[in-house]
Amino acid sequence: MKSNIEKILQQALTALPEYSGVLENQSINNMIERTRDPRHGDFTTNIAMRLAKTLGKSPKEIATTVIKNLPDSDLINSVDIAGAGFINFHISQLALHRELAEILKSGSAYGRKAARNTPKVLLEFVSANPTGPLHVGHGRHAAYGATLGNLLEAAGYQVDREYYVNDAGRQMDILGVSILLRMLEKNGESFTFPEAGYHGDYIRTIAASVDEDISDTSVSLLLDSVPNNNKEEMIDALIENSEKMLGADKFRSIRQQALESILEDIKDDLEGFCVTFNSWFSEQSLTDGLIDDALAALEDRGMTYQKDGNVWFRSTDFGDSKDRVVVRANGKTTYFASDIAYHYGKRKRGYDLLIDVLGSDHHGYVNRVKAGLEAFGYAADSMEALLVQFVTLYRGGDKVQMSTRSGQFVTLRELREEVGNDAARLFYVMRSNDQHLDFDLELAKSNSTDNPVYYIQYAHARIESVFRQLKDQSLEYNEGIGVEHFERLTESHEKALMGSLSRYPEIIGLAATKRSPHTLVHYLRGIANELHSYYNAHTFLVEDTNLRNARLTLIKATQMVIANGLSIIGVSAPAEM
RNA sequence: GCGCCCGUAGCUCAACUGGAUAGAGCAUCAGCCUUCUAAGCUGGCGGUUGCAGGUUCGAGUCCUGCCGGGCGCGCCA
Repeated sequence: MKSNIEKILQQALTALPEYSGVLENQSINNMIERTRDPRHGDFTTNIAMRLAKTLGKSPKEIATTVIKNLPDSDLINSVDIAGAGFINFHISQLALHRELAEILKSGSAYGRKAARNTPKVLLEFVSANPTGPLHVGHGRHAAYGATLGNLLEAAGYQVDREYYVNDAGRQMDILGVSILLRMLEKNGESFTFPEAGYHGDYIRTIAASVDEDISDTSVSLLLDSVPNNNKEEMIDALIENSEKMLGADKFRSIRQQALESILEDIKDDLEGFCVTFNSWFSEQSLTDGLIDDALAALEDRGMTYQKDGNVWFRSTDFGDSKDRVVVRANGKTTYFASDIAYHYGKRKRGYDLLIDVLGSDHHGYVNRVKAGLEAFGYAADSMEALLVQFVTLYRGGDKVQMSTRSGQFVTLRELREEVGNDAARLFYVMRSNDQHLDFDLELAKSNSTDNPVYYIQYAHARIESVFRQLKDQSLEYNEGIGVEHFERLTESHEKALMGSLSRYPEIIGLAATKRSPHTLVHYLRGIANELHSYYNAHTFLVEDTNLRNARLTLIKATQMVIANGLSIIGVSAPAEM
């Protein structure tokens, strides 16, 4: 609908080169918007005010000239000037009718743009360390990332989704030690489990399934000469001893078995949550040359230097607060080196726009990664970090206490089992991602108006039930008749609903551009509200065949828009509730 | 101390990247089922957008400084 207005306005501007010259290449798309107040028409543009200063003319004078040059269109009833110089467009009923017909014609494709010549996007999200099951915080990342991916695709972007598996480094060793200790414990040894190890019950479960001969070692051997005054030093010593006792191969095998077990659980969990990825990128694989390549490329560009035996990256050249070590004196590369290499590799794989969904606690590293990309000659804004704030669970009015350290966290799986996938997916994205999320378990489960999941789904199901009722009354639905008699839709509820439905493609575009799935949730709630109001105010199954079919066609289109929107969020659209 | 995010109705949140009189739900108060699902609808009450300046035709939105909350500031990952 908005694109119609854009075309019409563009024609006027083309006829006025002295105006369009000032605008140069600016898109007029974001100078046109929906009005808030229906008295101001349906669309408005502030273009006259924007031009006023440069042209040295009054906004009203400009507006008058623009209006004079607008082509005739049966999509518009009238255009007027109001306020400080707004040009307000009042669209015709015909325009709404055509849009309604378009919804029915396009069906599940309505609101989706065909893939265009847009940047190829690599969307990385969740990427939780494979050291344990996903918890409710990761669930928000999963829901947000998945929905964002769907939105971007609907908006015409080409999107690949990737999960970065942090399967290298110290944390993997800690995982290995944790497993090993639980295996020994199962063999009857008793001891105090190290504080820095992973405490969750899943460690015991995995330990029981690991197939490895550990008779070479024992707890007493492992704990030999291990410092116990510092938990970090203690765990490092345990790692060292484990490798010594078992041999590096055997220890690695235990570690990998644990990793595979956990990763399998994560994959299964996400799949059950309808969150899918095109690729699972292993951090370990970076050591097969990519890190070396990246570091060599940096060196070629003079972006690194030696100091204190370390290799440093000149990240301060790109606005970072300090230079960063990429290779330690002991020859080991840092995590940061992996990160640079990983993002360098993303670009090398042909992606133009890198979107990372990160926990808000990772914001500190965004500039560093951007600095890395810039050092390779890529624009800093080719990488975009979207920060997701924390989730707090509430049961009724009570906060659910969680602590990752002690292993006492609510898992995503538990949440899904308790409230269901639909409620979880919608609740996770109904708030702006940069806001803390209070997730009320009781509300998510409740079958009431307060629960937006049920409210929206019910609107969809209610429409379906009208069509069931139609059959019970031995009546038939004829869409052709409906489309031919849209002029019978004269009630205020009907006009309002038609207007709102026509906004759907704009909402998809907006939500994608702003990376804001919650915009879509709010919109769908509004549509559901209008449907329920309409339902209460008027009877659809009336005697008059033309009117009946027109109304049924309108609610059919409404149902289509709700289904399309819900599918982007990853929520089902039930036929019956 | 430095950096990032946030502060909007009693509560939880919107506000179309600067637009016209800041909107929803919950709570509360008053109504609506002989009728396609009352898992619904209608109306009332509720605001100095944390505070103070600034930018301009116009600010919840942008800039500066405070106040308050969250999170970061390792050769950890």
